[in-house]
This record gives sequence, structure tokens and C-alpha cells, in this order.
Amino acid sequence: MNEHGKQGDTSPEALAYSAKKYRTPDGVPADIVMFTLTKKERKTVTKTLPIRELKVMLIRRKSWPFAGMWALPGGFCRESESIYDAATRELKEETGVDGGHLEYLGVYSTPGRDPRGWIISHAFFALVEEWMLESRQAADDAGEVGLFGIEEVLNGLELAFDHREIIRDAYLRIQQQMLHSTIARQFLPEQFTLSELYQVIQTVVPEFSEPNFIRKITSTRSRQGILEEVRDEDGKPMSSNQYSQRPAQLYRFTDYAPLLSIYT
Amino acid sequence: MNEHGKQGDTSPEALAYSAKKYRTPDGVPADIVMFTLTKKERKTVTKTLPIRELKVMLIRRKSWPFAGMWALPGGFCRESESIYDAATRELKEETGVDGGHLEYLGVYSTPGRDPRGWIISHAFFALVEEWMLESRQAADDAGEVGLFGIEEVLNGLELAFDHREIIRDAYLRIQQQMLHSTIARQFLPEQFTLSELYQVIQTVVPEFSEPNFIRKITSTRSRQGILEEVRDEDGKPMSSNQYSQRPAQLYRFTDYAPLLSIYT
DNA sequence: GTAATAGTGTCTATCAGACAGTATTGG
DNA sequence: CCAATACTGTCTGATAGACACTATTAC
Repeated sequence: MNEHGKQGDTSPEALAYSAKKYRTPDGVPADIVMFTLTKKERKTVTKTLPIRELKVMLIRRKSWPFAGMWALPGGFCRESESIYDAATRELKEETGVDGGHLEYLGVYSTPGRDPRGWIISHAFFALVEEWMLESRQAADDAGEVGLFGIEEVLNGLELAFDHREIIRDAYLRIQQQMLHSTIARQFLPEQFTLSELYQVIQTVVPEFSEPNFIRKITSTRSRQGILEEVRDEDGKPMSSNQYSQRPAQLYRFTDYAPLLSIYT
Repeated sequence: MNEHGKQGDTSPEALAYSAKKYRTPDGVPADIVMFTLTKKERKTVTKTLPIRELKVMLIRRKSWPFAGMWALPGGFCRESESIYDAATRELKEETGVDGGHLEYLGVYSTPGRDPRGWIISHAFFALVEEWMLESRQAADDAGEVGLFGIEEVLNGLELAFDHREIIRDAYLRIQQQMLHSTIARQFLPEQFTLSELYQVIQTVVPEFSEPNFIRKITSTRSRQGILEEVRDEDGKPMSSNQYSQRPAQLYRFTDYAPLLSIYT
């Protein structure tokens, strides 16, 4: 690839063309809002659901600008990769794991958002499991990587660049996705009880309240498709009493994605 | 602003920093998929709804690369503006009008997508009224600006760059938005009949079929909020017989936006 | 009157939502 | 037996969906 990146096009027009006539951006990073749902056992007499909390992983910046402040993990995109590739690579570098849900959020390009120059940032959000972040935390110096509750990040913590705005947008998006799609599966084992599912939804979307959740999810025909009961090889329903005295039916997500409409 | 765009930061770190250590993109344009809904009167004995069709505005490229081929209107982003600003400016330049719905679609950054070099394109889609495009069509040479039916664009027309992919994504997004939000209002006058609304939805989302549309939209409590009957100053319901023999009740959108969920 | 579009009546099966009641287990 | 969680029964009013029927107007 030549200096102007014209990739071997040797037509007269290509050779005459210069992309350098105009000021060009100084860099195009991908930043990732990594969400995880922590689980903490409660110390009670009887079995009970763990306390879940939505957390965001941040790293402490080592260098100028905003040295010492908390920021989203991210890195610059290279010419040989797409922005999505860069985000995938970054996610792998931070967690040591490929996979998990990675989704594009948007572009942040307000002039002056980065003192290093004209830096156009592309935000993603990822849903990862808690253990995926532990190796990263062990590898780094203590205090360089942190998991913070979403409320703390949005209300208290001082963040580098416009990362508070990015995290706010990511939070709104994950809440919307939690209700519009089946990303709840990213925060659950393959088989789960309806109480667990309900708790996961409520942890991400605190406003979500559905008395009779079990009744609706199992009775309404239009919603029956997204979940199915887990059965053993004899066709007997399988249940778990991991979190309750009485065993609860196990469910799993199907591949069905319902169409939502405000008109029907 | 200095050569490195560091905006007056004179700290030692800022002065030592150089953004030019790495290869940087050659340009960051905003491209806009401009949708419009054309209306064509049908020549029938009695009054009837016009034929509506979803169209996309394209311009013929004048210069290398892809000279002579159809492409999305767009332009390069400047350092002094955000990507959204650039799209707003471009929309204004193309239609002569501010306003209309303009929404971010996504980023297109596959290596090699643009023979001019490392060009990262940001796609938007806009919903404009047909008359907004007429001034642009008149100003240009004939044949330089065209309105094409969405099916023709996606299946037949040869397009510059990866613009077919962008338009396909924009089509999927506008279909989703049509069902999830009230963007149908962008394609309708302030007051409209339910038949018109139904026709607009069906034009954008051909799969949408709802026998009993009128019954549901007016009877279901959960959907009553998004529309309201238009009444005159005496409180009498207003109707229109523009498109039918028997007058039909007029409605308008409210500001209410229902929350959709696959779980409730 | 006829044709064309806009609604309404009516019926049945299903669903929403509330709340009381029963089931299963560990301690 | 008690406490805790997981359901199920039951009731009322609302909704979905189908289809026949009436209403209003131009010609």
C-alpha cells in the first residue's frame, strides 16, 4: 500500500488524487464499555438468590492526557482493520477471551473532546462474565483496573475525556437491549430459573417491575417462543433448588426473536 | 489550533506528544441515505389513496473514483465540527432545508472500501419530504440527481463504494424504527386518517399486515396514548374525505412514546 | 341505486392483573 | 412445624381476531 493508501490503483486519476489536501483526523480509537454482572452470595439462614450488580470496568490512565484518571479501555484502529476488528482485538487484549457480546454504540466526535488533537472515538459495549476480568486484574498492578457500580460511575467518579457521556449512552442502550432482545442470556448460565431471569432484568433495568412475571412468561402465547422448559432425556422437566428450598423449573432461551411494534 | 490540534495545551506532556507517530485516516466523510415517500394520485373513478413508494436519493459521481456511478450524497467532516454537524450541513446543502429527521446509522470502515485511501465513512439516514428534493434536482444538470425505488437500488443498480450495503442497513433500520417509534409522522401531514397511517407503515414495512388496524389502534388501552383524535374548537371530531367517499376521522401523534418489551 | 371507503356489533378464546391458596424443601 | 420460595386456582375485566353489518358520500 503506498503513501496515500491507494492500494495499487495505477489509473491516471488515482495517481493525480491526493487525500492530503485537507486536514485529516489524528486518530480513530475504539473504546469499550465493558459491563459485567457481579454475583455475591448473601449470608442468610436459607438459600436465596445472590445479590447482583451491574458494573463497568475502567482502567487508570498512565500517561498524558488525564493521567491518573479512570477511563474506558480502548485503543487506536489500524489501517488494516475495521473499527469492529479493532474493538474485537481490544476486548481480547483486556479479557484474554474472544467472545461475549460486542456491539457498536456510536461515534463521539465533538471538537475538542481530546486534547491530543482531532480524535474521533468509536464506542462499543461488551457484556462479559466476571471471571473474564480477573486475569486482567491479576496481570496489572493493583489499582490500575477497577470494577465500578454503574451508579457510582455516572454520579460520582471523575472520568477522562467524555467517557461519562459514553457510559451513560451505553447504559441507556443496554437497558433498551435488555427489554428488546434476549441479551439477558449473556448474564445467565445456559439453564436458569425464571427468578434468576427476573433478577437479571431488574438489575439492569431497575424500573422493570412485573408482578406475575412467571405467570405471564409462561402463559402468554406470544411470549412462549422465546423460552423453553429444560427436560432430561426422558422428557421429564428439570428443576434446580440452588437458590430456593422448593426446586424451580429450569428454562433456556430459544433462537426465536419476537418482532416488537407499537402498532400491534 | 496548532499543527497537532492540541488546542492551546502548553503543558510539557502536551508539547512532547505527537499524534503523527502512527498512520492516520485520510478522511472521515458523512454519507446520508435520504429517504422520501413519493405520492402519486391514482386515476380512478372515485376518490382513493395515492400510491406511495419509498425512494432513495442518489447523485451521480463526477470524479474519480467510481466516476459516473450512482452514490449517496455526502461530504468530508471538518475538524471544527462533529460528524453529526457534518451530516446536518450536508443535508442542508442537498435539500436547502434544515430539519427533517436525521439519525446516525453506523460506521463503515472495512479496509479497502475506498480506493482513495483510509477513508472511514459515517452513515446517516434522513427522512425528507419530496418537495425538499425538487430544488436540488432543478439546480443540477438533469441526470445528476435521481430518486430510485428502494427495491431497484438494492437489487439492480450498480452503486459506488459499499453504498449498497449502507442502504440495505438503512432500510432495515428505518423498518425497525417505523415499528418501534413514531417516525411515521415524518411521512404524514400533522393530521391524517388511519388509512393513511396504515398505508405509510405498509409502504415502508411491506410485511406489516394488521386486519382490524383501526379497531386495535382505537381500542387497546396501551396504544391509545400514541394517537389522539383531532377536534375543532367546539370539541367536535374533525374528519376528512380527501381520499374517500365517507369522511374519515383525523388523528395526530401525541408526544407519548410507549416502552416496548419482549417480556411484558 | 351503486360503488367505495369508514367504521361498528358481536361473538369467542385468550390475556392481564390481582390475590388467595397450595407445593416442596431445609432446618 | 416454620420459613422461604415456587408455583397454581380463580375471578373480573380487557383484548385479539374474525366476520357480518351499517354509515356516509360521489357519481
